[in-house]
Amino acid sequence: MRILQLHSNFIVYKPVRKEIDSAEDSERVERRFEDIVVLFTCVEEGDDERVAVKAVDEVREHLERLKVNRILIYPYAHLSSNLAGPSEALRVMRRMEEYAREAGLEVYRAPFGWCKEFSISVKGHPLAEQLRIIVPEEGREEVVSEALKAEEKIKSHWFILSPGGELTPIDRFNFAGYGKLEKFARYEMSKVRAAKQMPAHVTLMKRLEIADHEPASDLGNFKWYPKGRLIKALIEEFVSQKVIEYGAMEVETPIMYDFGHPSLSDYLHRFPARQYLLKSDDRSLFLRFSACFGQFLLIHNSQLSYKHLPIRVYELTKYSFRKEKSGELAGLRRLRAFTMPDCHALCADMEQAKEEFLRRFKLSISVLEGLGLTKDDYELAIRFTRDFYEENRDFIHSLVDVFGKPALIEMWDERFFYFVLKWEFNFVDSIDKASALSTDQIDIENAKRYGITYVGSDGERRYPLILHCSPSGAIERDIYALLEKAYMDMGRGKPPMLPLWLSPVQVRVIPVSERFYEYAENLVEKIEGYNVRVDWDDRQLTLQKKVREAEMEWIPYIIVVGEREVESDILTVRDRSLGRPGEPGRLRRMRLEELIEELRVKVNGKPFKPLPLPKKLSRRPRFYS
RNA sequence: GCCUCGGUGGCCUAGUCGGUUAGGGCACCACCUUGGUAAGGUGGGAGUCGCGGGUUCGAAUCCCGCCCGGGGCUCCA
Repeated sequence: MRILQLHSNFIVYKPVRKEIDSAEDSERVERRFEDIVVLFTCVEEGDDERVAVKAVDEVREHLERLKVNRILIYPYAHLSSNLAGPSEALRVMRRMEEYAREAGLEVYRAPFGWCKEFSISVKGHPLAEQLRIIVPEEGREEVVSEALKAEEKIKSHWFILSPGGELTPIDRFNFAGYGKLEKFARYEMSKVRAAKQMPAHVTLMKRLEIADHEPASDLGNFKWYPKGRLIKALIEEFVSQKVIEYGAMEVETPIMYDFGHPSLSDYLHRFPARQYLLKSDDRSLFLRFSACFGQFLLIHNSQLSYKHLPIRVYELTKYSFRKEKSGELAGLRRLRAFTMPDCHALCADMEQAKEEFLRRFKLSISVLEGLGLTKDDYELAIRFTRDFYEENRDFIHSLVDVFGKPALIEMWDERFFYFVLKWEFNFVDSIDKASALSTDQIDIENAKRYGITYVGSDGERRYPLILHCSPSGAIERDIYALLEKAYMDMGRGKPPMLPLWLSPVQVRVIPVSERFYEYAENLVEKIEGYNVRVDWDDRQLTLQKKVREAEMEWIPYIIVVGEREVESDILTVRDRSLGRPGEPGRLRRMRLEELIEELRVKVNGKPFKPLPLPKKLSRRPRFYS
């Protein structure tokens, strides 16, 4: 709570109009008070009744010295950028009023929620003007990082940068042919949103038995069914593989850290995120929101020479935790606990950093490509300070050239964050919401903060530049993007499906009747031998029903076996990828070897894991109907 | 956090200006059906109507608080 306390000759105010719906009732009449201490009061987030009491106690001490007994509590929002909600604020102020009255003061209060005009005459003695800041008793305080506060005040300039280096102010860019970029730019700049519907992927993640909310946990903490766990594990493995191929050393670091650690507490205030806090004995711990601390602390103790640079350190954080505001959570798009691949690179100087940055840019494109997301599916945003752009124009242009599509540019006049350059790939979903997948940054602060140095060729210690990259973004968010993409495909008349290598069941065998069960089971065994996730439907259902259910599970290949197959040894394969709504004729006749070869080509060396479910459908439970 | 809409067997839902045993579909179980590419038939079991409190002779239904989900807001004393 903040109170501007003014000992006044008089104050005159008049409510003009209601500013918010929950404003108190009041008449629009002028009120005047003389020889009074005016308390311009602002209730901040986290303030409670105890703060109200504490504030009044503090004020009373001064009233005694001023020899005044009359106060006016005047709601005044403009003292803080971290306001409490209106109902909370009103409650706290009413408590102040009540408590002050109980304490024998003559109390007046201006109405809450009104735009008011006022004139004031302040006395000229030394104690007449004071600012009071009252913080809640410990144990309840919320830690809001400086970066989070700074982000609210930051001033941005927006442009579109096209391949070839043309920089156009956003309002002069012609978005014809760049619908998604336009949606993304709008989303970023004005936060205009329209949707009033359940996001497609939330329905799909349940129906396909991928993941669901777990009410017994905190908000935004999910449970993963076998199929979902499989998909997630495959992506985790794929991304890790790619990052290690690129040259990173995989490590593992703790998920919780001491709040009081000097490097950490400083860093916390430079990162715009809210933390989960936990008390353990007499320590205050927080759950990590990225792998940064773990890796920096690990590197801090290493002996680094310029000959080692650039070095790359990688961790797949399972989990990273961010205590997002409850209203910001949305399905797999925004969680409080998520799996984040986090890869840092230490570079000797800006030249090396830029070279490395570009490599990682290309790595990220190729990682998303592997997941089944092409450049058509996402938009590039690049953010930097004006100075950095002036000095590195060609380099930034080269990123857009590699990307091959115009990019959204955010330019800042000064540096608020710990980085000078950052890019992300942003996915725009079925309800026009945008969210970042891959990202990388050039960090010029943290080496110093964590005492990370390397020895140069001249024997001098220097601070390296640190690059922070997540080549895929959160794994959960990748799955969100894949589901949303599948849903949007459906709208364009394409069958919704996951990439073959991520499909929990890749092939389903359906025998026409019990007479072919043995044949079917043998076939399944053969196919399985080629590292294919295959199952078979041995339930007492009609053939049509079994085909329908297989289609609803988005299974890419459905093989029906009966008399014909047994005799000819040629399979009848229903190929989902050839499907069009209302259009039959997706059946293909092929030999087993041809099918296996086609599968092999399509999965193209991606990670494989066996089916984590019973192969007989009659043995398989449903987790979500 | 605030505003708003919602929460009814495992899932989707009807019922909601108070009034019989809360109705249907999917799924599950049993039986019949043994089939050729998106729902075969009959029967059965399964419900703390999100949780807690209140009003009432009587509450899924009205009131209050809380929890969970979706959407919106970041305005403002």
